[in-house]
Amino acid sequence: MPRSPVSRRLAEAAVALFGERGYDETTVDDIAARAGVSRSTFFRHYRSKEDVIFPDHDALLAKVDARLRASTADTAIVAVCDAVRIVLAHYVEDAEVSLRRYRLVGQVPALRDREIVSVARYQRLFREFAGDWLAGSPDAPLRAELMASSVVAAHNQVLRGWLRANGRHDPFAPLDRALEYVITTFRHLEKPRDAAEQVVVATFARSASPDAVMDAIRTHLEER
Amino acid sequence: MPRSPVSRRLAEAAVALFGERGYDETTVDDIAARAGVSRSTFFRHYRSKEDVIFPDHDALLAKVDARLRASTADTAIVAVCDAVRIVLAHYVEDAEVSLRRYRLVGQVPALRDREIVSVARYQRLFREFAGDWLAGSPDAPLRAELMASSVVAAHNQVLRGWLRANGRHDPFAPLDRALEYVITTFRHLEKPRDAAEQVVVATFARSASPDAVMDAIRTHLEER
DNA sequence: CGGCCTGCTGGTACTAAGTATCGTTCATAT
DNA sequence: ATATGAACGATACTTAGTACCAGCAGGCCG
Repeated sequence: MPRSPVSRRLAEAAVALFGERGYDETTVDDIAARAGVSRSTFFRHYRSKEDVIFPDHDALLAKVDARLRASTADTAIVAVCDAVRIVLAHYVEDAEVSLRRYRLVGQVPALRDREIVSVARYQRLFREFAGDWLAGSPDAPLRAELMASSVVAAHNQVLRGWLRANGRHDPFAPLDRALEYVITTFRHLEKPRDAAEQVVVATFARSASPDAVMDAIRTHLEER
Repeated sequence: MPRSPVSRRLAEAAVALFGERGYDETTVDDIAARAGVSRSTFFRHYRSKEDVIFPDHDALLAKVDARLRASTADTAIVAVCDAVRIVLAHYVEDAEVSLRRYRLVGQVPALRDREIVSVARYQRLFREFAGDWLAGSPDAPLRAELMASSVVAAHNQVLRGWLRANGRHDPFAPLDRALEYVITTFRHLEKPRDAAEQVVVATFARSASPDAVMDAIRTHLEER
């Protein structure tokens, strides 16, 4: 949210003080003082003490929402992947800030909680999108929930890996891999259930016993 | 956490006041006064104002943890399902309280956030368990994360459905259905990747064109 | 019986986050 | 030059949460 110079100064002062004294040991007065402004001004720029270290979630949420809305039914998967990439890109752009925040969040429970809540907002967005997208299909709410949570989980897993590695490697390749993982999983559920439309490939080990073949068939039937 | 009579009185007073005046309009002093104790006593029984309406998450987490630890590698899936059922059962047992809390949480953002954080603690437990369980297999961290988030998402979806229906129908059948959904999905990823071990069944519509067959084969190959 | 320890309680004082409000300054437009 | 509106400083206030101390019951032992 460092839009205005004052906001930026406040954020820098906060990060510096949090690093020096710790989060709980730093008061809003301290932050404002170092930034050379009053306490009132701090709360004009940030709703709370926690807000000052978190990225502009509102703007980022809006971006994600816009990307999701700009999609038709047949490009939904692409939209989801793009949206997730947008989020990751936002962290990667300010790698310095992201890393500092990561280390801080790992130490302060209150900030950890705050981050979890923020992530839930993204998940909600994805869930609503998936809900509209799957509307009409069986078990739409459940699948929407699973899809949203999986997408977010994949993103988080990749992001945490990148942060733990101090932002060295490129995280977009792992993200694509993880997303493909998720998509594969869900395509498995999205398959047409009408037997007349079904196209299935089967191979058997030459040594397979008839029982093994029957088990495989039964398993596949149950999986539908 | 209504262990002692004082705790119970405090909880009842809090719920009553939250219902009458709203959450933000009720102070801890009000709650303590109605319960006939001092403010100090309130904070001795509940760490915070929010704590007073949430169930005994610590005890429940311990139960879940115990159930997960009491499992070997081949009963892991059963343990996870049992653990989730334990959580749902905890809500169903006090249906009255759960429903009141649900309605309240839906109105107060602070409580909503608190609940999200609580859910994350369960998810973390499942993730660690799945991480140990899958240790050694490829992409273990990613799969553990996906598995944990999916299990929790399934539970939440079923729980919310039950709450929205005012706790009328039995939620355990839907839960089992949802969990089977998740298990099916993940079994799909757990399949042995060694081609020599592969057993696959294939059927084609008689009218299928060669291109359709080729597409199906390519898709299945990519899905591995 | 009397002293002692322990656990629970009430009360007071304190810190700090967040809110509300008022007056001031300053820049820009008319 | 004056009006308007936005940003800031300052003050006062509410409330959550913490720290600390003093009283008060009941149990236990000599």
